[in-house]
Amino acid sequence: MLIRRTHRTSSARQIAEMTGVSIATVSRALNTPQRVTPETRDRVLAAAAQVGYRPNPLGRNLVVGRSHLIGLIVPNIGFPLYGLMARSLEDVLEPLGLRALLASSDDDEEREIEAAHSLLRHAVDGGIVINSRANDRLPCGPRFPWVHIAPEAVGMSGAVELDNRAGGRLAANHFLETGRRRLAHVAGYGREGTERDLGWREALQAAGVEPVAAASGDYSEVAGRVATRAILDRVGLDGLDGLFLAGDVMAAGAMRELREAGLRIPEDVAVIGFDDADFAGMLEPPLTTVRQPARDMGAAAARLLLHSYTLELPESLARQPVLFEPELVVRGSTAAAAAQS
Amino acid sequence: MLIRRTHRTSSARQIAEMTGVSIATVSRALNTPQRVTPETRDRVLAAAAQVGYRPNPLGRNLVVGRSHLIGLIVPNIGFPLYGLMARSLEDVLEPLGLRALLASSDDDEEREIEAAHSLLRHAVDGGIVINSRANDRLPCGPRFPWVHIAPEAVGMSGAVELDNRAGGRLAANHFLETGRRRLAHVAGYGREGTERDLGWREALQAAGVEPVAAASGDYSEVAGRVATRAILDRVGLDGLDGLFLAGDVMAAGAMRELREAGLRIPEDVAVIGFDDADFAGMLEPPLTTVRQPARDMGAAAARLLLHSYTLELPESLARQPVLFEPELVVRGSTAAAAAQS
DNA sequence: CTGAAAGCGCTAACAT
DNA sequence: ATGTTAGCGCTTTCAG
Repeated sequence: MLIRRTHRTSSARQIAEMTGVSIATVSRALNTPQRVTPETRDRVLAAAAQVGYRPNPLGRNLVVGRSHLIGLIVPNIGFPLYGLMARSLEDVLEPLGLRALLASSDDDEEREIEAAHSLLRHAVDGGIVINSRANDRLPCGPRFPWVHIAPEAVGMSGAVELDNRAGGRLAANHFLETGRRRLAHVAGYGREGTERDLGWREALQAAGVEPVAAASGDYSEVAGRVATRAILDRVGLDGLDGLFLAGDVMAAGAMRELREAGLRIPEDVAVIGFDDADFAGMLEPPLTTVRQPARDMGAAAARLLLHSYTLELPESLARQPVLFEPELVVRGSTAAAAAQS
Repeated sequence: MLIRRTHRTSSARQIAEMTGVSIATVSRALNTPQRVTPETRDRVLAAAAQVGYRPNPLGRNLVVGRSHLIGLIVPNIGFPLYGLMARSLEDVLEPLGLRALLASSDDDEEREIEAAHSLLRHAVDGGIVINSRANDRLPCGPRFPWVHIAPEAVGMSGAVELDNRAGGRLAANHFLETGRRRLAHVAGYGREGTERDLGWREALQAAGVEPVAAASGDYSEVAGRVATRAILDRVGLDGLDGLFLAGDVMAAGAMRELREAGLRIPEDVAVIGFDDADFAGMLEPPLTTVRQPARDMGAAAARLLLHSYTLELPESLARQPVLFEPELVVRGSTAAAAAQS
């Protein structure tokens, strides 16, 4: 079934024979050129270049005990936010000769653990998990570091997180500062969702403002529509002047629903989303949103991994999660004037 | 600098000692259970389970000569379209125990070739390249299959492509059928761009309609705006009633520009995009677009690779590219009535 | 059915 | 500076 190698691919032995040196010298000429006579080194390198020889990493990995592979478990690489994180991870891993091995979890604990096993079987040297459901229940080999981005569990070591609570406060305060008082929130699931909701309530309470309604959804466009519809039914067309949604996609759905109900954005109802997805600025009006610094978080996770990978990680250093601060990006959906893309 | 393994990780030897059988029998018990006495097999498996033993793939790979790794070169995994393709690839590779090793090319030939070398150094068993600029100039080891998705070169074997020309015709014909006659196109770069443009012109010419203007852009939102502005300047506010853009992102920019010029969509100007990106249905009005079946194309590429990977590929079979047909998704930007998401 | 032995391609300690 | 030797962890003949 599987194809078998028919002819020997160029090996160190082959080029050893070509140049009349030992197989060890070939290895040295390539890895530690300074420990080899310039003359023979050149001969070896020339021969290597001639037949296009590249050391078989399988052999090398076996002896040095590392694969230079980093596992990357993502809910779904097709989601832009995760794609962004993956890209920035890659950018910090690549210069060190490390490559990411991809796996998807679909936000499912079983699949996530499966994926982890599969990666371990490929002998990855470390791993990064985005939105882990399994948290510290992930299988781990000896001295095998996992780094998390936004894990479900709180206070994990070796984790990079967004301060979702601060994000919720950001949204609430922006409404308050722009004179909105009839406010509602459509929350999302998971810890992120809960924390965003918490921050939102917290800031409103501090200002002595009671939200007029609350709902929740699964971050999808229809969920945004349905929740918005439900809120409007409850409070009436005049009962709402500020709507905060835990994700940009839900916000897009909400904007459509509001418009179909005959409400103007932002004149009648201002809308705030979360994430700052690529399309947020393309919506009409452009969506004000709480920005999640996806690239920075990805890069930070990769660096954290490198730390525990190359050095002995000072346990103290990653005892608590690295926290990123969200940022409010103000666009047309909350301020008719400011329409910065 | 690099951490050294301090203690032996559980090896086949270890569990051989535990069970008192030879190391070869351990291997057999795991790989070919039927060739081992049920009794000893159970003993071995029990011991293996107890210490959580997993054969080190590095050792195995070395002897069987395959890594079960598939290289994946993508312009940028952060772009939704490529993320989608990557995901569907993954879905067909995973059941066969294959994993994708990620690399980014940024649409640059140099980087692409670099990436290919890097993947080769990791001993991938095959590779998939999206939007290859290097085409058949990619470095290839002995019996190392590359499969392309939308390569820049025409007529490559082992390639999966979209019929971009048909896509251009689809857009043109939709305008013609809905009674639009003052038409313009903002083309994109690369072969896709050229072909879409070709199909567009071809269909218009067949109908005896002369486009009122033409422009081009780099698929970005601002490019869409700038090109649209230029077209309007040329033909005037009354000179245009149908605008086709070679990408959805450019279309989003165009819609904003049209609106700011005081034109209504679709009443004054109908707009068609290309790709059917996730946000196309969220725009206001929802964007009519030429859909590119990203998932199907990804899956097809993976299957093509498996073909040349497991069997000897019948050369005839992949001598010419596999062609996918685009599909017109009609939404509100061309038809006020039909507002299907 | 099982064990002994060879070897995958490479690196690293030890000699010279 | 170079060759020799050993061995990474595993699979796979080849005997028994």
